[in-house]
Amino acid sequence: MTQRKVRVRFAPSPTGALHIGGVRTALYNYLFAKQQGGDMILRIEDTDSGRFVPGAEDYIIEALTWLGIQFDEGVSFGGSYGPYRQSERRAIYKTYVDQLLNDGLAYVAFDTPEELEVKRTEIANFQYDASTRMQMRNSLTLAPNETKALIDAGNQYVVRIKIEPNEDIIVNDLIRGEVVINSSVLDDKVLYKSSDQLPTYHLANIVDDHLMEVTHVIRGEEWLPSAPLHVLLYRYFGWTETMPQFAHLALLLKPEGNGKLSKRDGDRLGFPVFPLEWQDPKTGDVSSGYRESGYLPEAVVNFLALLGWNPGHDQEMMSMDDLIKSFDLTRCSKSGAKFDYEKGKWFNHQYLQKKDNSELAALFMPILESKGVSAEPAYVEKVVGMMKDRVTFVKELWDTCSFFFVAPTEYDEKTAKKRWKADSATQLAELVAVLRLREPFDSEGTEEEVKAWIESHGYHLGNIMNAVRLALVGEGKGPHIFDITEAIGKEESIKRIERAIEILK
RNA sequence: GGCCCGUUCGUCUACCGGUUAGGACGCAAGAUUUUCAUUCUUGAAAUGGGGGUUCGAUUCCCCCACGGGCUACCA
Repeated sequence: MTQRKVRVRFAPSPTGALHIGGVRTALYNYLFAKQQGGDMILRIEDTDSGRFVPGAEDYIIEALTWLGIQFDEGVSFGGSYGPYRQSERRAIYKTYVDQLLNDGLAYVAFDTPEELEVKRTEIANFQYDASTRMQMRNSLTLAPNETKALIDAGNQYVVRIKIEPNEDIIVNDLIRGEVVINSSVLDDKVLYKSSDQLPTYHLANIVDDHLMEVTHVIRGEEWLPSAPLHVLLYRYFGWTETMPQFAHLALLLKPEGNGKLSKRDGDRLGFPVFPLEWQDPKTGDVSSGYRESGYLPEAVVNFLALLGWNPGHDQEMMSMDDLIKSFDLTRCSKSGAKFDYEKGKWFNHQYLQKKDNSELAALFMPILESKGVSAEPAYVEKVVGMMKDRVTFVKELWDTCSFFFVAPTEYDEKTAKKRWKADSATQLAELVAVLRLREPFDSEGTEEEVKAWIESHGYHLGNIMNAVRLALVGEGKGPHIFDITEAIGKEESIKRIERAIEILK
């Protein structure tokens, strides 16, 4: 086989929002392609007309764009191998279905879904295959003219692949090695249905991957059982020389309990399973997304990359470029990974710390506006710089630092009880006098002066400071006291202390 | 039920015949601090069970158990 340019594809079905497992598959495809200097294609697999959901396609593109996963080619990206939407490739598939039919590698079957359903309930382990097909209504059991007559009369039919029994089919998987499955356990899968004149996934997939010159198929493990069928199709078409290499990724599992992570797990488990918020057009149900929950895209990418893959070293913080450099399919784990939401939060915290204060301030501004606060960007930046190390999400900022923008209206009962001593009021009244004379009101200088004053009067440092904090913040939290006074200014600081004196005693 | 894939701390994972089984998240304790956090230090915590192969198995093979996936005119 000659060296071909690496080409991978991400081929989702537009049946709803892309869930986080799908995002990871897209990411791995992207990392692999970029590392190999190859191309990444977006192909929309909409061969199931009944499950099409409007908006899903745009959602997929928007989500991956947000995460920085870029396509070189495909739906909405262009390219010379199109069209990239399978519903627009009907004519192409039909030719290949006919080829299989002519070569005797597939046949026409007239059994209705209802008839098959009956068979399945009547006969345990019923399978449409070499052992049963001669008892069914198909072009193998019917005379050629009968078959033709049925088709011409408008009877609906499907085309099934004809699989010969008792042959070990070998699938070479980049992650799992050789997987052997005997052809007898495979059924004569439907490749094409006359009802909507569309192929099923299996046929469309192989035809498209071949025509689009895909070199590596990186997809979820749920496809492993049908991989032998795909291998057979490549053989039937005579394309084995250029058959792509397969890599089946272990699935993302629910954090607790059993089963793979599914779309329905959404908010039930307390975390998003979608990259972006999604509203189901039919039910109107809204599912939360990572973006809307306040995640930084680079955190999501880093977190997802390490869920089922490891770089072979202990460094966990990795940018997209780092990931591209060290990605390796053989280092993907073979077993499913339970989704660890806590780790995801940790990544977000890390990336939040790395962000510039100005960027963070820009993200925080809209939240401030929604709270009815108008503040100078420079001031917001300063506050964010002081507070970011104690939050995981930008939206947590308001709860932790609202006192930088609005004075406390009430005092936390527990803190007041613990921190407001019998002589706090008189001591703070004295402190106010000291503060009034203080100029400039900078953090360091003010601290020095106040501490000297405390010492000269023999007051208890902790008692004074804690009471002041209560007055300024309303609670027993927040950064360094004098960073707060500097930020809110002399006038406001004194005002808050005086109000506390008045309210608390 | 049948077929396929898998199984190391609670979780994500490293170790691809010889390690005190390493790291990270989370958890606990301590230190720092005027508070809450952050940060730092320390700690608890794992090779599913049984057979082989081997001087030696987490690592190779087999059986079992368990987990996961597939078994549609869905992808």
